[in-house]
Amino acid sequence: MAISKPAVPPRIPCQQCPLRPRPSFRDFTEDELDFVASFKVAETPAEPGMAIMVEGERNPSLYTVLSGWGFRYKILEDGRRQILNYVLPGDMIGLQGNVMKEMQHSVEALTRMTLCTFERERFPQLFRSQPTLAFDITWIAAREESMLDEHLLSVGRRSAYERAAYLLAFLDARAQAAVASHTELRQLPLTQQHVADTLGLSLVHTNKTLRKLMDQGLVRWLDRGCEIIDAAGLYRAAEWRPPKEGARPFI
Amino acid sequence: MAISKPAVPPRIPCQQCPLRPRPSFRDFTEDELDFVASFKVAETPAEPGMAIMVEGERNPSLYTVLSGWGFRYKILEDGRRQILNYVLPGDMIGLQGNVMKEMQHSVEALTRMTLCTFERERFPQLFRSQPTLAFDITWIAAREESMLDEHLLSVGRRSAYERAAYLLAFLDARAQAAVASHTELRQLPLTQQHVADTLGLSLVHTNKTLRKLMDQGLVRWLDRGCEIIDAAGLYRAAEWRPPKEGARPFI
DNA sequence: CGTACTTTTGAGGACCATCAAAACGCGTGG
DNA sequence: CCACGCGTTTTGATGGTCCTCAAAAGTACG
Repeated sequence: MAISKPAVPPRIPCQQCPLRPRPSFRDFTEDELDFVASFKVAETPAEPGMAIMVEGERNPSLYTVLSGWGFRYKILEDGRRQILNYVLPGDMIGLQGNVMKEMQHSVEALTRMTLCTFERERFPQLFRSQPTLAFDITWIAAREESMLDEHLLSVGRRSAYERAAYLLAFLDARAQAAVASHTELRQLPLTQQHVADTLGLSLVHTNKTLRKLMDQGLVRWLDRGCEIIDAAGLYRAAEWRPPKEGARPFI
Repeated sequence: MAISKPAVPPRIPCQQCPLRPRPSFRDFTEDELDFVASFKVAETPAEPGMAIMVEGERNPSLYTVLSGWGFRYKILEDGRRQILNYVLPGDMIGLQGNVMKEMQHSVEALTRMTLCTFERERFPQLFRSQPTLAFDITWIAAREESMLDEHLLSVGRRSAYERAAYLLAFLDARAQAAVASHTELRQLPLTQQHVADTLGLSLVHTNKTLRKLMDQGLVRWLDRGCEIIDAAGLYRAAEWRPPKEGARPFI
């Protein structure tokens, strides 16, 4: 057998992180960057459908998404599933594990992902030596809460049509800010089943609702995802208002 | 005119905080207590129905609930309201304001409340000099997120009956942990309208759903609140599982 | 080129919303 | 003390949104 290539792909040093230069993320000092780099213990890949975290288990590590999409969800005993939110590049996964003994939700990869891995036990050190980064952690948690608030408003009080439009607008806006491909190819890697489980609707009714958005020429549905055709029109239909947050930190 | 009593009631020093001795809250060191005491700028009362925070406004201060109940909510332009969560003694109000320019939700008092007031601008100081307290802030944010997750699961995937049972069990459990009156008088200071706006249901249907819980002898409805008659039965109906969290911090 | 997943469509029924109005409790003022 | 007004709870009737069941058509993948 010939000498095989190393299984692990080359690891990206935090100083050259491809996410950091993007306009939506805040600038870091040398010192902060060095700390984060020393804080990162691995770079983990994940394949679509793979479980990244499982409700009820303990997980000694937590992650930041370097690339790809995933989603957080909970399921009831009889199998009913509720998707809570999506995770995109720059988002943190598993912060709750610092507080609860066990994970209270699961996380699954939607596309191929790359995750920067950190260890929980070194968190106290971060809080002791890097107050600005510590504040960033709070920032991140508060942002997640804000998204959940909005989502709860949707599921509780908006009609199916409003919910669908709002979700797609929300995800498109996040995707633009986080991955900003600028290639005009605005795609969301979701199935209609994911949309249904996010909006609290049945698959059948979700399909009929999305059809209305399609008939208006706002989006198009591919086999395993959605393409935004008329973003401005979609935002209008959703009565979307961009959240007023400052430049975004991430670890 | 005779010498009038001072308008402000005597302020409770943090060192003698009535909440701290309760078993669900974690112990603080002298140092931490002194810091929190210096951090507190006022003690503010709030009457039922009063707005504590308003969506879209900036608020330089944030609060910890010393006594009483309140709730967080959002409203759509046409008046549809979604209650996001309730705030009980020991809970923090307005943490999101540290991140967002403007408040993304409103907060209203449900009963008469007493609030400990803090100033946002002194937060960096807390993060610099009190890493344990800083970590507590993250803890609090993560706990809120966890409650929202569960709530979203309810509204998205549970039936009206399941939702109602779950909400009452959830609030009873929180009330027991936070105020623990031990007087066997388990009351929740809500109207059915609040329940409806929390569960994403109409008032009429909420009433018919709560009736089922009443007919089973689990709860009783008073004029402006709900009394838990059979807590064990209610928990069973709700399939309630207590969250596994450690001793709870608060600022 | 079959198999598994996803999207689509139709039909019937359950759950929940809306409309309307009555009954009840409570505080206020006559 | 009673009348009044207001907010809350309750009930009935009707209709719409959304669910469930069932099955077909389309698409990717090995």
